[in-house]
Amino acid sequence: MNAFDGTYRGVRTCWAAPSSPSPRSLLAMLNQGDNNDVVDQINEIFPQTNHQPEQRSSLRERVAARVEFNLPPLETQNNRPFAAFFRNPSTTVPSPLVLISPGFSPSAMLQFPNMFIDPSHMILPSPVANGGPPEAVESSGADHATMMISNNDPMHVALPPQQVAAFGSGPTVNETDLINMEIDRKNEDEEEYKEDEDEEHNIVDELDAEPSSPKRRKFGESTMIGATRSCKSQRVIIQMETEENNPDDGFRWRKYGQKVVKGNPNPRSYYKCTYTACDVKKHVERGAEDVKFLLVTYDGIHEHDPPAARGSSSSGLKGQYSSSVSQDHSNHRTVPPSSSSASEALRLFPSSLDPPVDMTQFYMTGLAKLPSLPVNQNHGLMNWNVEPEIDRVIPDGTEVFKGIRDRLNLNFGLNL
DNA sequence: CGACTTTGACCAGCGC
DNA sequence: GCGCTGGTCAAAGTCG
Repeated sequence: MNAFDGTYRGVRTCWAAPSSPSPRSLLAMLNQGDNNDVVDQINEIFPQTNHQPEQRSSLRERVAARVEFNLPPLETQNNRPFAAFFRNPSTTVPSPLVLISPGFSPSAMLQFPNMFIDPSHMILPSPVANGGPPEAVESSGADHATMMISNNDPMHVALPPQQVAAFGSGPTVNETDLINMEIDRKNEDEEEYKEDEDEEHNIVDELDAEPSSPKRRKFGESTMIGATRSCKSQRVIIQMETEENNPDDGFRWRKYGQKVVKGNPNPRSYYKCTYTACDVKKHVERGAEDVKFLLVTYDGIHEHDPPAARGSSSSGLKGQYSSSVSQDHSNHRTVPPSSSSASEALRLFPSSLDPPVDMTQFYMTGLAKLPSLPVNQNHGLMNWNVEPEIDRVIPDGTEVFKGIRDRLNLNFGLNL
C-alpha cells in the first residue's frame, strides 16, 4: 500500500510554537473606540459566507469568549469524528476552543504554521467560502499551540500547490507577513502569558482521549518547558477512516510497543521512525466507539527524506518523488512544470488531486510542508480517488494571494 | 539473516 | 507512599 486508501475525517495538530497574539490583545484591538470597525473591516476583507451558521458568534464575541474562558462547547456534530475515539463523546468539557469563521481554513494553518509561531502576527479568516460546520481552533500560547479541525474545508481541495508555495514557503512572500496585524505580544503581561499556556494544556487535555490524564498534561508541559523548545515536538494528529491499522505514510516505522489505554478498548500501537537518529514517533489507535476511525498521532518532525517505498526498486526518495512529480498533472494544474519554483512547489506540496496521495507527501517534513487535505464537505469524507473540482474554487493561487494582498493593502495599509 | 512484531516488564509523572 | 496511567524497553518470536 503506497498511500492511504482511507479517508480523512479531520486533522488536529499541536506544535510547539511561540504564541499567536493573545485573545486579550485581539479583544483590545476589537474594542478600540475608533477601531470599532475592525470587525467590519475584517469581515469586509474576508466576507463570511452564506453557509455560515446563524448561531455563530461574532468575531468580537469569539475573542471575548476566549479571553473569558467562556467558550461554547464544541458542536456535537463537529466533534463526532473525534468523539468516535472517546467513551463519552457527548461530554462537553468547558472548552478553551475558539470557534472561528468557517472561512478560516485549517489547512492554511497547517500549511503556514509560522503564522502561529510568530508571536507578533496573527492570522485572519481566509476568504475561501466554506459550507461546512464551524471549525474549532485553538492557536494560542507561546510555545505550544493546539489546533483542532473537525469540519470539512474546501480549501483543502482548493489550494493548488503553487498557491501553497506562494503563501507558505517560497520566496514569493514571507508567510508571517501575509496578514500582519502587528499585535505586539510584548505588551502582554506574564500572567496572561501563563494563562494562555494553561489554555494550551487544557486544550491538549481536552482533545486527547484522556482528559484527566497526567501523562497528557505532561506532554504539553514537556513540549513547552523543554530547554530548546524545539519544533521537533510538533504533534500532528490525523484521524481517518481506514481499515489499515498502520497506513503507509512514506516513512518506515518500527513498532516498539502496544498498550491499551484508558477509555479505549482498542490497543494503541507505538512506532518509531527507523531512520538513524530520527526521533519521530507515532502512535496509532482505533476509535473506542467506532473502530472505523483510525487516529494517528505523529510526534516530531522528520528531518530526513522518506525512504524508498517498500518493495520499490527506486533508490530513494528522489526516485519516488520524481516519479510522482513527473506524473501527468496537466489535468489539474495551471502552472507549467518548466518553472523551477513551481516544480519545487509541486515537490513540496503535491496537489491533493494527484491520486494516489501519499502520506509521505502529507507529512514529509513537518507541518510547514503539509499540503492540502482533501475533504469532501458534503459528508465529511474524502475519498482520495474522487477528484474534486478545485479549479472552480480557486483557479489560481497566485491570483488569490494577490487579491488578499491588495485588499490588505487597501484596508490596513499593509504593503506586502 | 535482517527487519519487524509481539508482549510482559519496567519507568516516570501525577493525583490522592 | 501508593496506585493509576501512558510511554518505553527488550527479549523472543515471526516473516520474507
